[in-house]
Amino acid sequence: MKPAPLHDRIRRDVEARIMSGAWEAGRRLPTEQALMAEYACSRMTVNKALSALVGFGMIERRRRAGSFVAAPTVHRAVVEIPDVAAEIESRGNSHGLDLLRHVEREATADDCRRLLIAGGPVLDLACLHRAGLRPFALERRLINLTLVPAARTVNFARESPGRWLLEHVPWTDATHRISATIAGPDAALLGVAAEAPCLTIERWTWRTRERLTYVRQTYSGDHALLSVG
Amino acid sequence: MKPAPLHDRIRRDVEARIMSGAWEAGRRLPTEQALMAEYACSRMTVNKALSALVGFGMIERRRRAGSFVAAPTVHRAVVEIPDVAAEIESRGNSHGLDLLRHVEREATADDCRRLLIAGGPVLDLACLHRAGLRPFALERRLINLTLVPAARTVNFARESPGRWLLEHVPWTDATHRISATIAGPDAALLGVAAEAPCLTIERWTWRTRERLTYVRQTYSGDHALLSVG
DNA sequence: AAATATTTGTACGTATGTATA
DNA sequence: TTATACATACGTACAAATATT
Repeated sequence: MKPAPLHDRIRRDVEARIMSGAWEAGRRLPTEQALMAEYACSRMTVNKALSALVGFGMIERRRRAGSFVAAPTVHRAVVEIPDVAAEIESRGNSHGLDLLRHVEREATADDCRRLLIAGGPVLDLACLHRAGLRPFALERRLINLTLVPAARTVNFARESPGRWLLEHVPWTDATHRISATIAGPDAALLGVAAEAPCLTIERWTWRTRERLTYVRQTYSGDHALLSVG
Repeated sequence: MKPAPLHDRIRRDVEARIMSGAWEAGRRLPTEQALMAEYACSRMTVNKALSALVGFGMIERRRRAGSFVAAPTVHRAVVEIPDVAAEIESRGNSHGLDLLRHVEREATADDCRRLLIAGGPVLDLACLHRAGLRPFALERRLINLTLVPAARTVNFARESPGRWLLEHVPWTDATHRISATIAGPDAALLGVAAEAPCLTIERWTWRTRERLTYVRQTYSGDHALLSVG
């Protein structure tokens, strides 16, 4: 067992005192000088430990004033939204894909709004992901072909659009919208009742200023998102 | 306009080259030595910039081997789940609270399972959050009174349980489950049709090994979660 | 209102350890 | 085995912000 680095030990010590409630929100931490003395180390080492805590949002630091335990954060859930194909496979099922629509066209007004573009060619895809034979999720996707011309040459009947994009197209930002919808007209495809509640995830993916793709995935059954970390 | 710190500039430069796709996943970054030369600075400064990128999960570093652009991550959505009262107020509505149940009891088998405890006193709450007069969310909550005895003395008819807990009880971890449910028996309280799809969030909150509280919130209407950051 | 002292922020240079291609 | 590249940590210095006097 190798000893943890000193800056890690200091960080964890401070972290533990905050987490236990011993040091409440707003409480002032010992100064770097004090911690130097306590741990008999240099200021850089203390600084590294405390800087890490700033990164985690656990403390705030102000010159001259000191370091303070940050106010308790609002709850944040980090949910992983893997490519549907990967998700199905990670559950031990085989991934099946039915390509329902594959249309290249000039962007309609609707496409322009979704992709935040003025015009240009887009690819309009719809597909049903199956876990084995069972319908798993319905996916509707728009791809901005101006930014991703290579998407024209891909056989999306064989390769999951999400997976291909993830592996081939770098993106900088994504925003998500998670909601509950009623299966409605998609019920037959999803193999559920028309009134069945479905989890729906929408994602807009960006590269710097421009939208690469918009996707809306509707999950059949009682699919749930679990937070990680 | 003050100039950004040098380590920030270096970090952002590297970040930009990764984000633009110029440096693809797996590609080796220049060594610290090379970056020192490029920016005419010390190794500590370069190290600080690259360490920050490790924190963001954008690069990986291996001794002797070098620094590498990390594989494209699966999509992650960070969703903020504020206390319901705060959420309603942030929308400019007044928060109303109807306390539907407030029971202190020894933990039932069901409570024990939800809170992962062997027994002991628990508080069982149910309340309806209103935005003005309109039903907004139905909340059912279990509080582990062994860990949070102070909850006995709070008037939850006046103070939102979530807000009180957030402000008074330090926690270390929380896991969430987000799903779509049908309003069903809660339809009347939520003021929606029985077949209305509802977004449901469950949260288990921990302090170190022990569960502090379990809460299940069912939102009326077409409430959606938006990712941040 | 101004000067001062305190505390963190940034950056330098150096040294040694450690994992590994 | 050895050279490489990152990891940790030392000490120092000055800058910037700000609480206190």
